[in-house]
Parts: sequence; C-alpha cells; structure tokens
Amino acid sequence: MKRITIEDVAQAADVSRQTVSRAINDKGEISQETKDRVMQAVRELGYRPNRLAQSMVTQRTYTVGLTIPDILNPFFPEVARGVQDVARDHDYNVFLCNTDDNPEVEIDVLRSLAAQRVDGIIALGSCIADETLTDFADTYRPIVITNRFTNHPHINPLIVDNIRGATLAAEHFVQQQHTAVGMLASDNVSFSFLRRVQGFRDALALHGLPYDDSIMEGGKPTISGGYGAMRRLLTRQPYITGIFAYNDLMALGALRACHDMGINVPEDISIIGFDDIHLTSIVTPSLTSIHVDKYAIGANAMTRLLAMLDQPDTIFPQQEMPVELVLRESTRTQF
Amino acid sequence: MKRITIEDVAQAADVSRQTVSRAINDKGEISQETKDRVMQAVRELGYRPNRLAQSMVTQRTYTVGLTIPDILNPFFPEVARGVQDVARDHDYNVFLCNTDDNPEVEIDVLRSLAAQRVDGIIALGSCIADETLTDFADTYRPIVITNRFTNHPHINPLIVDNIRGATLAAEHFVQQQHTAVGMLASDNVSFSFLRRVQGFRDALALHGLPYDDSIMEGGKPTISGGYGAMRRLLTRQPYITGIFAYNDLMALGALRACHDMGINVPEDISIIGFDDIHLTSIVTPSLTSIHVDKYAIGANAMTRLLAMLDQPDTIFPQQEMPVELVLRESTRTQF
DNA sequence: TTGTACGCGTTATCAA
DNA sequence: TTGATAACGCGTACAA
Repeated sequence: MKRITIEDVAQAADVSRQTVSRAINDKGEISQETKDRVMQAVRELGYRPNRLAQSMVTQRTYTVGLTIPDILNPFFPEVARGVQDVARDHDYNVFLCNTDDNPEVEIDVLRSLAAQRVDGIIALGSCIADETLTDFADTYRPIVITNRFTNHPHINPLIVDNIRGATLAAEHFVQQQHTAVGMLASDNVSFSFLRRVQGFRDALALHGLPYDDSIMEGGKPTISGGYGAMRRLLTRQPYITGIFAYNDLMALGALRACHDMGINVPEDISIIGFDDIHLTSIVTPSLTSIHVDKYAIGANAMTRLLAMLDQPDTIFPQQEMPVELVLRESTRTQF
Repeated sequence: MKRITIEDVAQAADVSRQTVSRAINDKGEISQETKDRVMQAVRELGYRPNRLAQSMVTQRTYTVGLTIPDILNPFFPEVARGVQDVARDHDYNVFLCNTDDNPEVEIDVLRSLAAQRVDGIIALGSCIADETLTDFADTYRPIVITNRFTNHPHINPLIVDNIRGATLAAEHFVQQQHTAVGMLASDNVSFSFLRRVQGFRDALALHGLPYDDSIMEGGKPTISGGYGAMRRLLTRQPYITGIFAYNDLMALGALRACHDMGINVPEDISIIGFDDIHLTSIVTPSLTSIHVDKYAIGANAMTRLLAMLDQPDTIFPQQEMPVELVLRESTRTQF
C-alpha cells in the first residue's frame, strides 16, 4: 500500500534518484546500459512519478479547469468532450465544474482551481462581472473564455457568431413571408443572449417587421422555461406564426406547448432553436436550429489554451466560430 | 504574476510562516490579536494556500477521479452532477474522464489519475478485466465502482438492481397479455447488460413466453444502434408486439424505426427503455422506462468515497439502488 | 504563544 | 556519464 517513489527505483537499480529521473524523462546524457537497467526497475516496481511532486518543481500540473453553467444542459457535454479529447492527447487531466450561472459560485470555483494550480482555465458561459474577471486574470495565467470580449493579455476570447445566427433565423422568417414573429428570451442575461436578441431585432427592423418588446417573452433557458414562455406569448400574441427561441431547450418547450395547445408545427407556427444540440434531430417534429460546432468549440478552446501555455508572451487573436441554419421539420418552407 | 506564498504573508504580518499556517487552519494556540493581523494580510494579498504543496505533506489532494464511458451519453451527466455537487460541498474537485468503453483507455486513465494522486476514484461502467481492476486496486486506495461485484477491500460496489428492472419490464408485457416480445441488446457486453438480459429472459421463461436467441437483436447502445437493431428484429420477427431495449437510447432508436416503418407506438408495438433519462419524457410518444435515480447514484458514490477516506480500515457493504417502472405513452395499457 | 527544522517526491544545478 | 544538494510551498513535531 505504500507508494513507491523514485527513491525505491533508485535503490533497486542501484543508482541515484537523479539518474532515475534522467532515464524516465530521457533528457540529459545517460548511458544506454544504465537507462535500460533503470527502466527495468521502473517496470518491475510499477513506478509512476508523483505528478504533485513534479508540479512543485516544474510549476506545471498538467491539469486544466473547465467551468460550465450546468452539465445537465446537453450543450455543454458536447463542448466538454472536445476539451477532454484534446486534453487527453496532451496528457492533461480536466477538472469539470458547474457554476449554475451563479457569479458567486463561479468566482469561488475559479479561485479553487487557481489554488489547485491548474495550468489554465476554460470558462464557458462565464457570468462574473468584468472587473471580477480581470482581477482574477491579473493573478492567473491563461484563460480561454467564450462569448465575452476583453483585451486582457491572459484571456483569449472564443466567440460564437450569435448575431449572424439570429440574423439567419430572422431572414428565414422574412423569406418565408411571415409577418408576425416572436422570440423566447432567456431570463439569464448572458452575453450570448444579448447578441441573439440584438441580431434578431435588427434583422426584423431591417425588413420592416415588428420587433418591439411585445414580441418577446422571457423564461428560464430550459425546456420548461420555454414551455411557459411560449404559452404566455401565444396568449398575448395569438397571430404570431414564427418563433425564434434563445436556445434549443426553450424551442423544445415551445414545441411541447404547441402540442398541448393543439397548434400544429410547422403548419400553424414555425419554430427555430439555437445551438443545434443532438436532441434537435431526435424529437418529432425535428427542430430547425442554428448550428454551432460544439465539439470544435471545446477542441479549439483547449488547443488555444495549450498554445498560450507554450508561448506565454504571445497575444493571440480572438477566435470566431461560424454558425449555420439547419432546416428541419419545425419550419415550413414554401417559397 | 508571481504567486504569493505563505512566506509573503508572513513577512507582511511580521510573523513566521508557521504562525500564518496556524492562523489559516485555525488549529493550535494563537493569540486572537496576531491571528487578526495575519488574516488581514491574507486578505490584502489575496493569498490562497497552494493545494499542491499542502497535498505533498498531508497526502490529501482534495481531488477525486470520475471515469465514465462517454459524457455524450445523457445518462452520465446526471450521475456526474450528483458526484460533483457532493464533492463541492466537501471542497473537492473532480477530474472527469471518458473511457469510451475501451479497457485500454480505461486503465490508462486510471493510472493517470493515480499518478495525479487523487484521493479516490469513482468508476462508472468500468469495463476492464477483473484482474486488471484488482491489481490496480491493490496499489490504490478507495474506489467506488458500479454494477460490478468484488470483495476487494479497497473497492466498494454500487449496484443498480438491473435484474429487477428487466423483470418489471417482462412482467408488464405479461400482464398486458403480449405473447411475443423481443429485446434490443447491446453490443457492449457490460455487467449491467448481462443482468438485464438475464432478468428479462428468466421472467419470460417463468411465464411461458419465448425467450430464446431469436427474440434478441444486438446493436450499439445508442440511438442509431437501436434504430438498426429494431429494423432487423422486426424483419425477422414481424409478430412481436413488445420491445424491451437495453437502454433508453436504443429505445429511442426503436421508436424512430417504428415511425419510419409506419408502425404505431403503442398501438402496434409497446416499447420499454431503461435508465429513464431526461429525454424519455420529452419525445413523442414519451417513453416508458425503468427509472433509476441517477443523481442519487452519483451523490451516494461520492458520499461513500468520502466515508471510505475517513475510515480507511472499515469495510463498507455494497450499496443497492432500487428501480421502478414508469409508464408513459410508448406502452399500451388495457388491462 | 511563537519560531526552527525537517520532510513530502520530484527536477534543476553544479560538481565530480 | 553520474551523484550530491538545493529548491518548490506547505504542515508538523519540537524547541524556545
């Protein structure tokens, strides 16, 4: 049960600790013969270096922190998987933490990760105040953050083109000659949210459609939140024929609300979601959505983080992720 | 950018490092006055102890490893969330790793976690050989493992009542007077799988229904795997009126296969899944399933792991998780 | 009540 | 090519 240390290997191979270290990390000169002998002992004892001790001296832990609002939101596992795969390829381990969209929890988690001396942090959907963030970044090394602008030298933003996504949705409605459309808005006023609203409204305005507050209805960015918001909106605005939801979960709630209210989708109402999570193609009718490559978000974020670690003095440009409208059964297409 | 250490605090408060340590961990005698002065300095400098250094001496890292087959399978986020919440309550951080049901990846990941000196490991759906597992456990401390029996002193099993779940499914079919039913089997021969098959077949046999290999059809335990398996099974056995799927994902695939083949669910065929993931109540028709409290699995596993850490010499009994049949729209109920 | 000295397991530096 | 020694940052006996 006692852990075997480099010292044990050294004794077994009858060399010094230092020589063992050289053999394992194959750096520095060392004779092939002694190296073989050492590696032999390593195998026999099943020795693996203690990462903690390594980290103490190298100041590298080979760990990163990934903060997400909630692992139960199916959007985030897809991103996380991208992070994890790239991490594993580079022998990194990932701490996964939920923030529940709560700024206090988030900063708490971030500080905990810092105390753990993770080499870097990927913060998805961060909701802490700008100042809190930059203060934290001042004392910490590389951070990749999504959908937030900053020019802090330690922070690299990765931006999904939310405005374009929302514009695509609006333009689809225009093209399909809808004249009254609405949006299901999130109660959590995130940066993504603001830009999705902005893009949608601007595009509607451009094409002469109503875009005031009366076409918006808020709710939690979940299925049940979307369900409630949809019912309220349709009560207020019964003539609406197109719905753009803040995200797919709300769109799914809207779908179910229509089902329960005897409204046919897409015959009576067309629905467009956002994110294109895996679920969209499973439900009936399948959901038209703004596609985002979630795996790539994660993979790119982690790749960039590693680059920042390798080149601490380089300032990297922010990354942009494209979006795409994917038409499915929840939108009618006649024109 | 330089990290502040306990030494910096000591200088700022004009005491020894030792006194700072005492102040933070508030143990040992220390005058209130100096303690206040130290804590003041701690706050001003924003000092947080280096977990790595702490761990070196205390031999506790306040980290655990959680291995799962795939975070993209919606079953696992629900469990993970339970683990993470309990972990956070105890100031623990969680490494989340995918194994892809690959024994080589899994043992690799386990060893990596061990090198990282995690205090314990929770292995969900482990697929490594018994001997590999016990060999690993010999050199490692507490492990909580699901759906696998062992009496290794370091390993505590947490068992979902798979046999009972499968029995409930079979008995439902019997009670609803189905006379020909089938099962969608997983290609991954996991321990859970074996018991679900066994429970289902035994119950069918008991009630005089056919239960030979011809009623089984294999596929990957995913939506598309279930889709393909369902089509093959129905081609072979067109008179089947009840389907028990290895898990909800396969059941969802079966649902879609029926949809595409013009078969009505539940009028023509009843479908029962397993796990009762969140998705089951979202799809149309909603899916009857064997409910398992996934969050509780995670929370219990983590709670048990902490108990094992606190009482290293105690041998804990294995935990059992009950199951329950939840009827929804995918099964007809006439009797 | 406070400070000194040692050790945790490893890598880096320098001398042999 | 190898080995002794000093860090890394902290907790803990023990001494003052």
